[in-house]
Amino acid sequence: MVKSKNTLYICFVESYLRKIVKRKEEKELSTTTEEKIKIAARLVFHKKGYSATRTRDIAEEAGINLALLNYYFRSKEKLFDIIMFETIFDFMQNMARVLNDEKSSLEKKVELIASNYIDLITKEPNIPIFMLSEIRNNAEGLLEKLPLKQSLMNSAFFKQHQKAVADGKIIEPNPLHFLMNLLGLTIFPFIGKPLLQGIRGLNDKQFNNMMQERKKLIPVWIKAMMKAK
Amino acid sequence: MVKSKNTLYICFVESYLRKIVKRKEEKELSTTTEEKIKIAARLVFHKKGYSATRTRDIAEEAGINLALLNYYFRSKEKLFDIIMFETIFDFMQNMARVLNDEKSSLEKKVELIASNYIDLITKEPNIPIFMLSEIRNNAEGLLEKLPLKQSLMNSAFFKQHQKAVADGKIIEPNPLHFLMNLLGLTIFPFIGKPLLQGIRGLNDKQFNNMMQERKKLIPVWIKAMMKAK
DNA sequence: GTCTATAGGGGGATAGAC
DNA sequence: GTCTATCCCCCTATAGAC
Repeated sequence: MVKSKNTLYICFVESYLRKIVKRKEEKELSTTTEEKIKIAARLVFHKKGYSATRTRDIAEEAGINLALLNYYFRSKEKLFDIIMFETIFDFMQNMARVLNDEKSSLEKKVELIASNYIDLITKEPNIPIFMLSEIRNNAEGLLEKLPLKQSLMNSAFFKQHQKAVADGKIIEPNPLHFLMNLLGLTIFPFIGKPLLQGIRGLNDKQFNNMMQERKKLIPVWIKAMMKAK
Repeated sequence: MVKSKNTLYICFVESYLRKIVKRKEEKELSTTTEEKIKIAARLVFHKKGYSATRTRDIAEEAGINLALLNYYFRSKEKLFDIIMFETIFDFMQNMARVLNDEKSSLEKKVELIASNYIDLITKEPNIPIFMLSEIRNNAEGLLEKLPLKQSLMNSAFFKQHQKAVADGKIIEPNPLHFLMNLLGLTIFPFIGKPLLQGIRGLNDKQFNNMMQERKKLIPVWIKAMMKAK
């Protein structure tokens, strides 16, 4: 019972293969073997995490021979590190791009973060849990390597927040509460989805509709929260 | 690099052992072997998840022989299922108890959920990611088994929410948005902790202080959000 | 109930043919 | 570059002594 969720997995694989076939038909794609392995690895690692993933799963998913995985990437661990780095980097870069923009207002930033992440995670719903559980397990150091940290710490977002506090437009002075709130409202529903679906019957379509609603709701809510005392 | 976080792990084990020793000294405790294994299993499974946990880790943590684990629990999987069930059950029961209470107001429920979960997760910070990633991996069916689902669906919380909407006290009519917001504001900071610590240097003590602040802030924020449009 | 020793199998990695 | 066959370690589980 614990390790087998085959039906779900097969379903997932099939839908993925359909996509590949489709893209090939459209002649958009003639992926190299190396790219095929990376795409498959990303998929499987994101879904199962490092330990539960077998290199055989990745090979099968990629439609290649197991030996090729080691030929291109030396080891499971090296392949994982690449996927992990790219995943975190993409995720953080998106945030950094928005938060560093001097031109956009704080309100606009909230809108963009909510909207971007809801779209991104709707497409790849496994990313948050994958990232956060694997960071905890084995890649604490990886975050330090990202060049994004410095730019985020001194980002336009923090300056704008500070100014808004000084102007009395925001009550709570700690900008981390602001970020926790924004990310919590945006990302948590995806992470807690099985729990929430357990509490109230809720199918995937209804869930996705709610997430789309939240793109507009979150900015309104954040605005109200920040003035509350 | 990926699999070794030994220093952190050893530190964790040591602090745990100190607690055990202390409790023994205080004569509060003469745990049976079975209980010792369960306590250790809970600790290790919560920290590493099912796949990354070796039965040897659990045996070592419990200070017992590896064979005893199988003697008492037949298999790693059976032991895991017990821990998983108890973890989810405790977590959900806490919520159910609060949400089902006919006597407490909606405001009081928000206060209690925030306060209870912040205390609970501060004590056992691995619970949220453990639960949510293992549910995703292999225990989707487990949620269905919990008798709590029915009682939650018809809980006082949902009735009170409906009434508040009818009275115009709450704008957003979907109670799941309300729950997502409450749980997101309460639980997400713990899950996103490494990320948030990456964005701004923040030590554990500062983090815990922020969480204590949030016990009071979340009810205020929720109140403001629900009236916003 | 608790231990030692070991069976048995799974999974990462590689040798070597093509 | 790609495949087949295989090595070998590690981990779960059990047999059997005490």
